[in-house]
Amino acid sequence: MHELTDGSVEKLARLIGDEERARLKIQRLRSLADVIESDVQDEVKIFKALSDPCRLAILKLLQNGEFCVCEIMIALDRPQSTTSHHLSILKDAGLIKERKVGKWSNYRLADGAVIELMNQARLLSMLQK
Amino acid sequence: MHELTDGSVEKLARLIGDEERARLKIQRLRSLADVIESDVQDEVKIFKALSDPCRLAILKLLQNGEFCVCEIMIALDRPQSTTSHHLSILKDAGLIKERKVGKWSNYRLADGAVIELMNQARLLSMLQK
DNA sequence: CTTATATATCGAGAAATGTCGATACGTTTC
DNA sequence: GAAACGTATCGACATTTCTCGATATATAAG
Repeated sequence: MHELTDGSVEKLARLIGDEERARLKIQRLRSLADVIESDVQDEVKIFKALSDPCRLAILKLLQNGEFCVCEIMIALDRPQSTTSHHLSILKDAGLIKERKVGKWSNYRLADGAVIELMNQARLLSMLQK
Repeated sequence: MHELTDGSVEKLARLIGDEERARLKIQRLRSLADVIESDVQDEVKIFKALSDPCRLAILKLLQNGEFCVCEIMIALDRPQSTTSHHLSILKDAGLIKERKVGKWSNYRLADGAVIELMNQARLLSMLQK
């Protein structure tokens, strides 16, 4: 994959002095990484969904209850197609749920954990100041 | 800004029947949105930082302690410049902290809240299945 | 002070994402 | 069944983001 790999092994070996220990250390790091990367994709999807001002605003709006697309597009002041697109991303990430009533599509938060996520982020953004 | 605005007011008015009530409803939605969008930017930055497999892997690695760039790049099997770039984004979002020792830069999680964030996301991704 | 090492920054190309008008789909109403 | 309405999807363009080699900076070592 990456031609960097082999060179790095030697580098670290020199760094540590003992090549055997370097090899072990690299193995340990790699196995840590393997475990980590295996189930990261779903979480990335969730964070990607959260990482847009428009979508975050939608989620915060939905903390106030259930809204249909036409209400959400007014609140955000965005065209219908844009609003619908963002909603589908949020739904796809499992952050919101849809409830169809006639020609209306109503959306609500999928779970309280979504609110918790946003609260944690806000807490972190506070800490920085 | 958006030429959509005025049209929508009239649409909703027709929808509700009473134009006065429509106008009120729109005002309510808009003021909700205003409050919401005001402080969303910092949170977006945090979620953006979290929404990349490489960076999420770094954060998970850092749950095991403090690591320098050369260790992280080995764990992730990515070039140094890529690794460094991701680290600067994470640092910029306030998720990790740097500690320089000689020519080494060591990174660690900035706060326990970062772990909490990831746990919440994992919880949500579980719920979907 | 020259060299080696660790990391940061730059710059360019590739890929992903956001935006929005146009159009398609499904439901209701007449 | 035709027209109106709410919503989803498409397609094209603009912007952002990711990646990585090349280069710059800073510290240490000889």
